[in-house]
Amino acid sequence: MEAQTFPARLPAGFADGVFPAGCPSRTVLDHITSKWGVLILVALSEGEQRWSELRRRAEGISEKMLAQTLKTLENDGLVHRHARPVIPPRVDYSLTDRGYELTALLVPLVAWAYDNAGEILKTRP
Amino acid sequence: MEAQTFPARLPAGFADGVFPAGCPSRTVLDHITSKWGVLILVALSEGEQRWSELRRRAEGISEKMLAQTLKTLENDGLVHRHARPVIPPRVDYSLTDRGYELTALLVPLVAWAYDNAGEILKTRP
DNA sequence: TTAGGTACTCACCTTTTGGTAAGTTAGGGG
DNA sequence: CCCCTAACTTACCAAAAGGTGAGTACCTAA
Repeated sequence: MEAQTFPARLPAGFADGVFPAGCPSRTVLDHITSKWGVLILVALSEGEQRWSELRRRAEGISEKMLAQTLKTLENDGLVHRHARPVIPPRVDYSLTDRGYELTALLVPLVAWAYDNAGEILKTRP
Repeated sequence: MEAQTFPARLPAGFADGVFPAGCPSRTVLDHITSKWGVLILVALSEGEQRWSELRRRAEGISEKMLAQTLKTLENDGLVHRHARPVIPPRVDYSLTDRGYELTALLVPLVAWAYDNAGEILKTRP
């Protein structure tokens, strides 16, 4: 513990190592680590995409959850929604600067999960 | 889309940008991005800790959820459990190499959430 | 006139998640 | 003899998450 150097430090707010119950970061963390939130954000890291495209990429997501997830991410200022006034409707979603910043951290996490999933589930009791 | 350089690339398995429904990485991702999983892993990034200490740090967690979360992480080979044969019992939890590798990605994420939570929730509709 | 395409919303119901409170273990101290 | 402590486990119940299928809007093309 003394000898080992850890690669990343928690912000000063967690100096005592306690994660406070009412901390606002809990809410944000819940949004960005939600089952579908991660996938949508990472999908958007490849560039602007429309609703139907996101639906196709996050395989298995229902329309209800896609709508709900996108709305949450939009409200958090992570995703930008651009509705074009055409018929049939066309809506393009993209990352905001903040969302883009976040995916820089999220993409490696998903990549790690992908790379290690086989090993992890194989060894499981 | 063409002009913008994204900071991280998805692994080749996602080359077409589709996240397959049955992909094993979904399971792993669910574990490591679970509400309490993240906090436990990040807490352990500060070094070996016993049950009661983790319970204190992940403020608001119930004993049931702590037990469940730790068992999942242990089964995934991310956390090591060391039960000392003493009375009253003493059990120390620490990260495995794999878990340590993971927290290198998780800690910055939590730090980002902490740093941005104020801004995000303030701007929310 | 009617069907089709896209991006939703809504009501209803099931499944999953999670909290609470109690019980369990084993040995040491009073 | 009984209670204490720490680390759990279990049964039960409430809450939240999430799926299904229907409905909506609007213009275009057949």
